[in-house]
Amino acid sequence: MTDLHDDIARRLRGARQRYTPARRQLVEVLSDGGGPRTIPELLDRAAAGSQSSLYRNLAVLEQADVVRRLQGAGDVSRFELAEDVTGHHHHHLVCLSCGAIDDFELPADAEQALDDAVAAAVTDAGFATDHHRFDLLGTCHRCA
Amino acid sequence: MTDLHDDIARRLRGARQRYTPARRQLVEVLSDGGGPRTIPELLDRAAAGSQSSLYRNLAVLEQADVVRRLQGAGDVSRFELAEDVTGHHHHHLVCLSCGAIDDFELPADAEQALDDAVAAAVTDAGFATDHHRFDLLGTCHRCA
DNA sequence: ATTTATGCAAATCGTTTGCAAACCT
DNA sequence: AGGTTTGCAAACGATTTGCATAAAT
Repeated sequence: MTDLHDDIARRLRGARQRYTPARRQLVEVLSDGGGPRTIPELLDRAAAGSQSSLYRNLAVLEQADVVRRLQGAGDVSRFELAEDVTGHHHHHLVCLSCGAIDDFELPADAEQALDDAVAAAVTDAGFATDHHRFDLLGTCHRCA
Repeated sequence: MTDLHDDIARRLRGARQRYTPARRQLVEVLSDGGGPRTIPELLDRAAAGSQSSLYRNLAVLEQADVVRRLQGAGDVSRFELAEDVTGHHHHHLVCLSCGAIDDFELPADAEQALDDAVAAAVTDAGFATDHHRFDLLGTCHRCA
């Protein structure tokens, strides 16, 4: 826990940004294992100040590679801690019915095989891959 | 070509929708191999009536599984013909710099292995997968 | 004649921004 | 003090919708 905050504080310092109480609280909520969160959810659970500050803090954290923004089913953005920070590479189960997003992981060998196949397929296109996004869209167990 | 329109007309009929000239023209533009298109691009190239009609026609075509809407780098939606219609399963190269989206394909065996790994990983989560979305985000050859 | 599609303008919704006050160092 | 973060309200931009007209069956 502490090392998480230390790590984040370091990253923010590197981006010449401060680790304010509001930002710390935001990270707390995002790290509680509840998966990617929407703005309304964060406003509820974090009581982290006003909506505009929330957007701005998320932008700051995103620039510092602490938070990643992702889009789910509709137009609502969701935010999660970046894999740089958590150390967990994972993918997403996006429920088309309720919009919830859960995490899932692929076995390491499958992940590796995928990366290899992708690298081979993309090299000749002259595309420089930064990261990938692999989501399953469907119906979650709650909405089944 | 003709069979494409026939197929689409059939699908629209099945959804109790008409294959109007504007919708036909829209399909023409989407099928010219230029990749997923934005609303402004479609307005330019299609001259397919007003913006609101364009949105509405895309919605109709999406409901009939003729068109798929996808989100690229930022907040702009892009539209492409559905794989049901084209018969080509593919993925996307999303350029974080210019927002362009190109298609790429994975070798059939890699695609199969991926599907298998995913199925195994997701079964126990009680998630019913409808389809997946696999994108590479990075820098395209134009922006390199 | 009845239903459906169109165009325009106004409304919506998530997100961003301007500005003055509060905060930290 | 000097630069930063906050909160509020206003601005924004992509998308959606209400309504009257035009087109299709």
